[in-house]
Amino acid sequence: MVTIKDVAKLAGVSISTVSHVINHTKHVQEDTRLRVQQAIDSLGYKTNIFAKNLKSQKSNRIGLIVLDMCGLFFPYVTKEICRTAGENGYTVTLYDSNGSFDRETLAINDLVESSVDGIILSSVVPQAEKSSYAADLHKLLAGAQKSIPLVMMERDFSPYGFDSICTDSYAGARTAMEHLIDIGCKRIGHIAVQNEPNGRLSGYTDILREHHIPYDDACVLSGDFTHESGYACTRELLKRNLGLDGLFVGNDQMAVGALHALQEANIRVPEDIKVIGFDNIFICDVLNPPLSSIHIAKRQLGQKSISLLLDRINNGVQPSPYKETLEHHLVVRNSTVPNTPLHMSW
Amino acid sequence: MVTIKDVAKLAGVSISTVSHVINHTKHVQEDTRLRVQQAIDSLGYKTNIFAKNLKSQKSNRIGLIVLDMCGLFFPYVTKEICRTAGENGYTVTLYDSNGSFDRETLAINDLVESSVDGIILSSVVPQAEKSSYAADLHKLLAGAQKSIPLVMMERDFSPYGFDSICTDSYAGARTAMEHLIDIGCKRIGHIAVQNEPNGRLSGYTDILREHHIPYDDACVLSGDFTHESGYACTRELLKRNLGLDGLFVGNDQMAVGALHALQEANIRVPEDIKVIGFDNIFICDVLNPPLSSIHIAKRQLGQKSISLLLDRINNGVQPSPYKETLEHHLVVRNSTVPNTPLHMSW
DNA sequence: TTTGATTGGAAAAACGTTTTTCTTATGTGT
DNA sequence: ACACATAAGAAAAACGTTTTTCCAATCAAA
Repeated sequence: MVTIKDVAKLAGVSISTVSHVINHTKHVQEDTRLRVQQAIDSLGYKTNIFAKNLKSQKSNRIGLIVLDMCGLFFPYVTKEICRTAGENGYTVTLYDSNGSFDRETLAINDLVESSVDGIILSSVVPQAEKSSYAADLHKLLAGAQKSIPLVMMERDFSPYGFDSICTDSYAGARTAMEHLIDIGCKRIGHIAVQNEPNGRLSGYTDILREHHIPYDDACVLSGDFTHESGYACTRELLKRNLGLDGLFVGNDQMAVGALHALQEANIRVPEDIKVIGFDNIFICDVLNPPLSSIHIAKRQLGQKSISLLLDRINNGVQPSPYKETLEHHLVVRNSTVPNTPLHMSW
Repeated sequence: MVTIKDVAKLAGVSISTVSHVINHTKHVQEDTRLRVQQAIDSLGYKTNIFAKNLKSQKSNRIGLIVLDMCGLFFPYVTKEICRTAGENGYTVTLYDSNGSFDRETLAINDLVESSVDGIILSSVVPQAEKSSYAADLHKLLAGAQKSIPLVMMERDFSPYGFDSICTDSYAGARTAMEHLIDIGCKRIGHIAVQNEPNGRLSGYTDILREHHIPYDDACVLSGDFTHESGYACTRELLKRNLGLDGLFVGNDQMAVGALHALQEANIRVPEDIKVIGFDNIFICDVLNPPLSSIHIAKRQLGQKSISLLLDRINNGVQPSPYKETLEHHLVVRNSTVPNTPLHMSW
């Protein structure tokens, strides 16, 4: 391995001079600068990153822990994070927790041990344990060699002292439900997502109550994000013969399964039942029928998370955590076309 | 920061003893071992990874460069790589080249500079430049502080001295085309993928020739992997009024767009035209109609790539590169149901 | 001329480990 | 009782940088 010493010897200067030439950290006379540069080139010298890291106690790496890379949601977030991180001289170390809390914990410990400069986490911890988990996390991050900033993604941990970039599941659910009711649905089913307090399910029940529609436990099932689970839940709902004329599915992936099940049962969408999903992933457009959904700004989620993290890395974490909730909006497609055009009433 | 020195002082031993206790690299008396351990615990000492890296000249990180994380193909590959890497004590640094050769090059340089222990690359380099690119790459990797092993994914670089885990696009295309012809298609269009010599397009033309079906340039268009591009190409094909009764689309994502365009044009699948895709991503099942496809073992691709890479890291790269081609198979769904049941002929 | 600042560069310290070498005390076999 | 091996641990070298300190020479002002 060719080191800075070899360069120094060949150029006939001290190693400090070589370092200064490389890092432009002190003025050095033109002719010696040139001699050094030539020595570097002719030896093919590359500065050793390990030594550099040791001196600076910085890795220029950030850790990213996603829930599930195969779900059409996180790839967009990830892509954006990689891009922005790269532009700012950082590298992304990726973990896929696969929705398992154990693997999430493993990943965090790994990242802390490997001294990343910051972490972006999409946590899977159940609501009940959120508080104690946050405490553990704080201890772990502070106990690292150098306190590591962490940004929470998707879920709000700001009450527990973590910067958070959130999506507003509750508000999104309200929008979706308002829409279904607007177009005339009277009896609406819901396929919920797990572990989301004050989220989609709450939006569902609140809107029902506000419109004086009785809540029926039988109309709600819980899925696990996959289209298989959406399929299974929908079949179960159909079996119960609830007379549903609307269905709010917790995410698009499950909605795909729902449409599948409805089609199999020869129930027409939107004529017999209106269906709306959540996330607005790209396949909504090409489903049959095209699926209405609540658009979540995935790229923005990535963008804001990494920007915030970089800020914390450079300027230190602030005593009071930052919280931002991303906008969402309704995207109407054929799956929620009203049977009677609304304006025919006059 | 609490260092090994602090531990040594508190325990009343030398730092070398502490190191040996931590790494179990030499026997130390039970009582001193205990004293050291207590000192470690009470100080909350964590070994500094940068110093460790410097001594060992190892990072325990591998780099992964994917073409596009948002394409339903690489997430599976990536997930598998992350999992296996983690199980073997390695960490994955992710880059998304977004199909851009410049960004791919940037990523590689980055990885080499940051001294990863190995690289898995899904390259986007055009065929014509493959050879010179490979040469450059060899130089770059060898010129690193410590020669870095690299495994090529998806494309065969074994003639250029790189270990390669490939998918066989050519054979897959042949299978797809044979199937279309089997079920009675006489005039088959193709939406090709770019930059794939001896791949899907060759399979397409070869099968045509072998069945004495004349090749017509007008029936072939080139897409860019996205469903938008599949949509656009299909519309263009329709405009040309070619009388197609079969369509082989280079990947499923584009096929999604193709189905969309056909539906818009009121052309029934499979009654009027049979459509088959490539990759067998999960949405094939839930499209309308469900899309026949060529199954590519994505997880296996990741698995084999990382295993091979780990082997090279541990045992050195071999003089003659390893090459493996993954199996594929046909998955028939409704989009290629024959109009007249085949067995009614007797 | 003398003093004091400025400059270009060398020398040395530091970063926190691992690993090799060196020391001393404790056996063991004759 | 003597040489000799073994064991446990200390001391020191090494990894390749960055950064601080130091030195000598040049230059400007008094």
